[in-house]
Amino acid sequence: MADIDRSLVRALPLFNKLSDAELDRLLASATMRRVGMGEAVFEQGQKADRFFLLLHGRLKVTQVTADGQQIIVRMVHPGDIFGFAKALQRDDYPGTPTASAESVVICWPTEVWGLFVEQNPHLAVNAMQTIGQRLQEAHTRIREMATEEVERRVAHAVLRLVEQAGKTEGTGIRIDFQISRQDIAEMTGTTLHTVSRILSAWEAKGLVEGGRQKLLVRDTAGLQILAEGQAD
Amino acid sequence: MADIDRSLVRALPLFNKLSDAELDRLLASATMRRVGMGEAVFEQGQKADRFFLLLHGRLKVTQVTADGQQIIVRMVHPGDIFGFAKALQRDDYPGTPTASAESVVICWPTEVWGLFVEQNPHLAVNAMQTIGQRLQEAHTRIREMATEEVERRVAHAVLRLVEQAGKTEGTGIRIDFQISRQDIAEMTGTTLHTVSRILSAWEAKGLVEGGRQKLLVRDTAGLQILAEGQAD
DNA sequence: CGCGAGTTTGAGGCTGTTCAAAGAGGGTGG
DNA sequence: CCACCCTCTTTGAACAGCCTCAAACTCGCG
Repeated sequence: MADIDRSLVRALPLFNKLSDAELDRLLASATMRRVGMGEAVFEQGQKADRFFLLLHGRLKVTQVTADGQQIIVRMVHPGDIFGFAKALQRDDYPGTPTASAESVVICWPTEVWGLFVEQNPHLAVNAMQTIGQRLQEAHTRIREMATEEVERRVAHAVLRLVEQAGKTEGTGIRIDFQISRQDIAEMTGTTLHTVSRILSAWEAKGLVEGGRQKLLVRDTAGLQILAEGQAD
Repeated sequence: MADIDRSLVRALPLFNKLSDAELDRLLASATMRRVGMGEAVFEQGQKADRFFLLLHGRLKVTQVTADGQQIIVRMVHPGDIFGFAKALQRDDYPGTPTASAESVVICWPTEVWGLFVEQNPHLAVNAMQTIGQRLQEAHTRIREMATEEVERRVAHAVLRLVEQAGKTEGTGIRIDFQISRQDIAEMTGTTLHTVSRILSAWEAKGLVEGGRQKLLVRDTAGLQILAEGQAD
C-alpha cells in the first residue's frame, strides 16, 4: 500500500496543530479505501478493529432497531472522523456508514488510537472538541424531536443539509449527494409519505425543487422562517 | 477555601489513573460548593468560566427553547463531569443544571481544563470516553424518540432512572430524588398529562407505585417487556 | 421498452395533544 | 396543631396531526 501524502489531510482542523513529522507518523499506519455508492464502510455490530476519516464524499450512518426500523443517526462529511468506537469503550460498531456518494476514507487500526491520543495532546483536545460538537448536535436534535412538529423538523434538517452539503447551482442550492424522501424521513423521525407531502407543499410555494433522490433549495430564508416556527 | 481531600474523588473512574500528586495538583485549583434543592449551578446562556464535577446529589440539565418550551437534556449523577462547555468550543453554557436533590459539586476555572488535558493523557482519554458514552446515550434517545411510541419511551426512561438512581426499598426500587410527572414528560418528549395517564395505568397493573414527586418501581421485568415492545 | 425503485396522493383511523376542571399532598404560617 | 394554599396530579372530552394502508404514477436503468 502506497503512503498517503500528508497534503491530503494537512488542512483538516483535526490535525492543524500537528507537526509534519507527527502527521507522517500518524499516516504511516493508515490505509486508504474507496467506497462506492450504496456500499457500507462497515456494518453495525461488527467488531470495531479500525477507525476512519472521511476524505472525500458523503456517508450516512444508520442504526437498525431490534424490530427492523431504521434511522439515520448522522451524516458524515469530508474531514469528519467516524467509527472510533474504541474511544467510546465499545468493541463493536453502533451503526452502519453507507456511501451516499462516491467516497474515499482513510482508516487506522484501533490499537493506534490510544497511542496517538496519549502522544499528541493537541489531537486529543481536537478529537474531544469534535465529539463534543457532535454531542451538541445530538442534543439539538433531541430537543427538536421533543418540541417541534414534523414540518419544522424537516425544515431544520434540510437547512442543516444546505449548510453541510450545499452547492450553489443556478437557481438555488443543491444538496450534493443522493438523498431520498426516505432518508429525510429517517433523519427526522417521520415517514416518507409525510416528507413527500411536505416537500410537495414547499415546491408549490417555490421554496424547493424536488426530483428523484435530488433536492434543490430555492429559498433558504423561507425555510428558515418555517424552521423558527413563525409560520403563516 | 479549605483544600479538598483527594479521598473524596479517588474512587471515580475519571481519575483512576492519576497519581496522588497529579490528583492533588488538580484539586488545588478546585473549590467545593453546596447546591440546594431546586437551585441552579449555573444558567443557560451564561458565560462558561468554570466546569464541574458532581460529588453528591442529583442534577437535571434543562434547555429552554426560544418559544419557552423546556426539555431535560440529561440527568447528572455523582461522579459525572458537566458544564465543560469550553471543551466543546463554546463560551456559554448550553443548558441549566438544577438540583433535584441536595447536591455538592466541585468546580474549576475553565482555564485549567486545557492544561490538565494536555498534561494528563489518561485524563484526556477518560474524559473522551465519558463524552463518547454521553454521545451514545444521546443517539439512543434520538432513536427512541424517532421510532417508539410514548409508553415505550417512558418505560425506557424509567428503567434508565432505576439503573442510575435506583435504591432498593422494601417493596421495590425507589428513584432516589424528587421527580415529577412533568420531569418525566420533559425527558421523553411528551406532556405531563400523558405521563400521568401512563403511570396510572401501570399502577393499576402493579408495575409501579406513584406519589407526589416520587416513583417506586415494583416490577422491573414487567417494564422491560413494555420497553422492548413485546407488549400485550 | 419494460421493470423496479422511488415518489405522489388519497382516505381513514389512532395516538397523543390540548383544553378544562377537579382532586390530593405537603409545607407554612397563624 | 390545624387550616390554608400552592403545586403537583388525575381524569375527562374533543380535536388534530401524523401514520397506516392502498394504489397509481414516473423516472431512469438495464
